Parts: sequence; C-alpha cells; structure tokens
Amino acid sequence: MTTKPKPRAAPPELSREAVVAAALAWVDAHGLEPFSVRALAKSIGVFPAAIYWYVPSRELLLAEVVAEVLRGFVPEWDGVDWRAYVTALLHNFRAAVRRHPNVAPLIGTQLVSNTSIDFALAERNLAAMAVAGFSGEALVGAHNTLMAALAGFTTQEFAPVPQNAQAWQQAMRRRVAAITAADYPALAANLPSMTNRAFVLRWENGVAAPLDDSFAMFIRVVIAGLEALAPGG
Amino acid sequence: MTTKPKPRAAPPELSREAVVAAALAWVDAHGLEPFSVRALAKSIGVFPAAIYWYVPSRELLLAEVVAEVLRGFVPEWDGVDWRAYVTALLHNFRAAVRRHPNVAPLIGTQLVSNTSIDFALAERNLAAMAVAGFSGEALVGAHNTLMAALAGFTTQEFAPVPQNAQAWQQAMRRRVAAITAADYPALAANLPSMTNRAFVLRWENGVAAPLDDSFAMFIRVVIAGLEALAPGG
DNA sequence: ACCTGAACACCGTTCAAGT
DNA sequence: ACCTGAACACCGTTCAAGT
Repeated sequence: MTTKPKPRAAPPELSREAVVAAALAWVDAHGLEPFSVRALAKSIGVFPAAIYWYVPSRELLLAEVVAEVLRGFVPEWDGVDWRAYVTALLHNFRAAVRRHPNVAPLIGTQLVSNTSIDFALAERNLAAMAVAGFSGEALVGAHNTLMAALAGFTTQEFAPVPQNAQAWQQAMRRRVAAITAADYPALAANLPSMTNRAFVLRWENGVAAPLDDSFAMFIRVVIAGLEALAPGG
Repeated sequence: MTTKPKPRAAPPELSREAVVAAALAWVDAHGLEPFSVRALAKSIGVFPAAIYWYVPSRELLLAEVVAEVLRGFVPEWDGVDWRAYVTALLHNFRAAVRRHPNVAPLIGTQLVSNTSIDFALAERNLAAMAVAGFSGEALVGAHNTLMAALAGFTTQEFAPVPQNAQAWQQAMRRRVAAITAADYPALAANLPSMTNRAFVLRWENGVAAPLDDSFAMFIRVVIAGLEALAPGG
C-alpha cells in the first residue's frame, strides 16, 4: 500500500482543523472503507494516539469531515423567490457531494445529527416554504419534503460502486444486456436510454456517469408538487 | 456483554439462509454498528470461520440482509392506476425499513448494487410512468425521480441517533429549546409543531417518533409533481 | 461437505511516560 | 500542552487439519 519513502512532512504543526482536513484528503484519495485512524496518523506522520488529542473518536472525526464537505451549501434566502431557493439548495448540495463523492455514504446518516449550521438550513427552508404558501402542519411537511429531496437523489447518485469494481461491473453489464422483452417488456423497450443512466440499471456512479438531466427533472417535480399543494397558489 | 449461559442451540443445522436470518436477527437486536462476523458466529454457536462456508465476506452478507429486509416490497402493477402504484411503492418501502430500522444506514448504499429483484422494480416503475404519460428521456427521469423519492424520506426518518443517545438527546433538546426569534425567526414562530417532528430539529428517529403526516404529504408532492410534468396530463 | 482451531494482519482506544 | 510508545481487547479472513 505505502510506496512513498515517507518524507515525514516537516514539523507536524497539528490542530483540529488540520486533522479534519487531512482525514478528508485521505478519504478523497483512498476511499471511505479503508479509512482508519491509524492510516490517517501515518499519512500525517504521527502516532495514532496523537489524533485523539484533537478529536474524541473516529465517529466524531468523520462527522466533522461531513460538516466540512457540506459547509456553506445552504443558499441565501432573498425573501422572495422560493423556487430559486429550492433549486439552489438542491444544486449546491449535489455540487458539494460531487466534490467529495467518497463521503456520500456518510451523508444520509449524518444529516440527522450534524449540529453545526443545520438550524440555518431549517430556518431558510421554513421562510421559503412560508412564502410558497404553507403554514402550520403543512409547513412542517414542506420542510421535511425538502430534506427528503435533498438526500434522495444525490446520495444514490454518488453511492459507491461495490469494492470489486471489475467483476461487479462486468456482471452488471451482462445482466442489463441480457434483458428480454419476454421478462421485462418496458425495460427492453427503453434499454438504450436506461442503460447505465438509470438507478438500478447502471454500473457506474455519478462520478463517471452523472445524471444531470434526471436531476433537473427531479427538481422540477419537487417544485411543481409544492406549487400544486400550496394553499395560496 | 454476554450474560446468557450460552445454550449452544441444539445441532447448528446451518445454511446460507439461516446465516442471513441470524445476521438480521442479530442486527435487529443489537444494532448495526457493533455487528461482527465473530459476534454472529458466537450467537449461532459456531466458530467464526464457519460463516465463511456459506458467505464470501462480511460485506456480501450484509447485502443479503438488506435484500431480505426489502424482499417483496415492490407492489403489483395493475396496468391502470399509477398513483396507487407510487403510493404503495413508497409505503411498502417505508414499512419494510420500519420493521428493521437498524439496517437503515445500509439501504441507501445497497439500493444501487442489490441485484436480486431490482429489475422488477425498474420494470414496474417504467410501466407505471409510461401510463402517467412519460416517454423517452422523461421516462428515465421519472424512474430516477421515483428512486430518489423512495430513499430520500425513509432513510433519513430511520437513520440511527448517535451512539451516546443520552448525552446527544439532552444537548439536542437544549439547543432546540434555546432557539430565539432574534436568530431564527421562522423557526421560533413554528417551534411547537417543529420540535422533534422535523428533520434537523429532532432527537428521536422514526422508531420513537414516526413522521406519518409529513410522509403522506411528501407522497402527495411527488405525485402532484409528476402529474404536472407528464405530457399527457 | 462442513466445521474446528489457530494464526495473520489488522483495528479503535487508553494510558503511563516523556518533553 | 502535546506527543510517544506500548498495551488491551478486539476485528475480518485464511488455511491446514479434522470428521
């Protein structure tokens, strides 16, 4: 695994931010699954226990990594155009995950518990949905709908392909190519436009095969649905 | 951890299905994070290496567990009522996860790579969306939209609360209670209906605090949005 | 065919000890 | 205050050996 001669990067000059940044860089470079505190320590040039001076556990370290990836993604709310807000919200989130796709598996989970900027997210969601015409219980539902929309598309689009990419991709290609009209008539009729471009029928994730058009349509569905349900029109 | 006298359950009588079932039972009982092949082996009354006779790796074992949880959730497609299909699809998925909430963190990821019944899911999605009026590229987008809707709400609703439930819940309660109109006007104005009932503002997940009303509204948004975008009306 | 028993190369985390 | 060095109690997985 380690091929470099280990330059022992100058004086460590550690800090909590530096540890989080190094962890994110490590995951970007090598993936989430093989990440370990020990491997991170080695990449920094320090003993494993040194990490624990700045961070209480592996789990909280990764929570900070997620917070770093998502920092600043919530768009400004201008008090007027809720459609522009929703569009920017979903686009910014996707752009953030796209910059660091290896952390995608953590994000669905961590959205629940990240305690940093999240109140600002809820605040702007409510403000925007209130302008859209929602109030009371429906306002809660509109906020939860936005949160579901946030996570639903992007986390699946960038979900990692199985470990043994080689064999799995081959098998998936074959299975898709072997679809027949007898077994799956609708699939067979739409195979060219679906192959490697639809959830369930693809062997690459959003890094190699982004689903830009589907994502744009997804946003339009969410906005049109909210328009239809908003009491004030 | 182990308090029981270890009854050494009769003759093992192992099989692939039995191993998967035992793994699911273990995760249901003790959670996903502390799950290990060794702990599973102990609960079955067998040496760890015995597991590997039936299953190639921990990762594939967990993929089978997910498949077991989701088995049969795709509703029948009657060829007519696409709104009933979408409603049943989302409800069935949520019901399945609700029965085994501890596996929720795996599902967003595994939806991509589970190779079992998934083609049937895509087939019925396409058939239903075709009846809704979509075709060509928009049909792909409609299918991807359904998949995003599937995962978005439920996986967040049942995402596990942090390990140290005690301290985290306390801290979350306090932070929510401390919200002021000066910092978060919209939140402050809607605090009673949002507290512990909205993503980002809750300290219990869907097991203790299900979001039935919001989920119903989410489904209506998705269906209304698809109606609005469908060419044929 | 199916499982044991032992081993290998790892983990996260704690803690006394150094500076 | 910050890091070393060693240790503890685990992991997933492999493999020869038994039956």
